Amino acid sequence: MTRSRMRLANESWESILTAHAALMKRFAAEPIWDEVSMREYDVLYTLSKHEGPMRPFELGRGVLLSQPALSRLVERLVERGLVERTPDPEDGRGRRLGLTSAGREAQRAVGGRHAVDVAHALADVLTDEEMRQLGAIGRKLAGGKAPVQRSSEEAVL
Amino acid sequence: MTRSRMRLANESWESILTAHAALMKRFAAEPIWDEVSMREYDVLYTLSKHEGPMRPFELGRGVLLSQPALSRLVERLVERGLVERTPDPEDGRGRRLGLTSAGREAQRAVGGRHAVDVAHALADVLTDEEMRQLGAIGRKLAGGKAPVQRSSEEAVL
DNA sequence: TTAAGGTAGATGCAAACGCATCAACTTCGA
DNA sequence: TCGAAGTTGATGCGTTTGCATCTACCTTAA
Repeated sequence: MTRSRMRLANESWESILTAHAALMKRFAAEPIWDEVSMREYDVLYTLSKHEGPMRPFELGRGVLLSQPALSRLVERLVERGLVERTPDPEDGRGRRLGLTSAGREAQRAVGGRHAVDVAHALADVLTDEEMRQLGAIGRKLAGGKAPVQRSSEEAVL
Repeated sequence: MTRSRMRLANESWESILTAHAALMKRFAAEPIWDEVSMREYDVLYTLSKHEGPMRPFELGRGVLLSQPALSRLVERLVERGLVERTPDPEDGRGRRLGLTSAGREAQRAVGGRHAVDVAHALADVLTDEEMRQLGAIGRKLAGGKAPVQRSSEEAVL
């Protein structure tokens, strides 16, 4: 990889990190996170997008939390009646997570308001074409291949 | 705003959120965060980019942390000799933050290795043109205008 | 069949976080 | 000029997080 290409990659990553932080702060400041926090909403939203029950480790891939933190966050949501957690009949180790009707309702209520804020934050400064580009780039990055073994030093372990 | 434009904005935001989470997890898994954690590095990096000393509240804009959390994180970095914190002569409330030479060295060491990982994560799946687009979009989003008063309901408060 | 190794999720515990609040200082209008 | 309001950064405190570890279950191969 050329030096300039490496620099380009790092500059664009920094740019997106800065934008991410700025927008997250802006969204967090909105007065819509009373019933569920942003992180809790993230979990409810991910569950709502998923057909049928979801395994905790699948959920973990989409959420920026450690496995124990997610386990406990889910537990709190269960206690609050927003998420249902049952044993997985096909895998004795696993659990199946799903929204309760109260959880679905909470997700829809908060989600509706949040979507308006998101739409303003992006659509007010980006063209349709830019939003399409952003979506396409995001999908490429998220689906990007896993890191590879790079050094023989690690390979021997 | 049309419904389809609102949907486009939300889809692209979700796409970038997913990519952000996936990449952050990938970077976090790299074995380079022994001396400084990712959040600490974020602070060191932001300070390193800044000409001269920096005010904590400026630093806070770029870092996704609450003001008290940042205040304490900085305090830990000061105790570890990576950051220098002195009173601001021009504003009695303020502080001036700067990297010590050890802090600059730590930032460079970790930053060099991290930059390689970042470069691979992006450049392996994006074209130069896409990286340029991402950078431009990020800058537009980060510089985006502050949220406006939207409803008369809030305006009366 | 069974023991070794791998994976999913939960738990103990110290560290870190966010909210509310405070103290110190600056700014601004009367 | 002086008091009220705003801003900056720190601190008390309850909650949440991550790391290490544990249990339970699945998978694989001898």
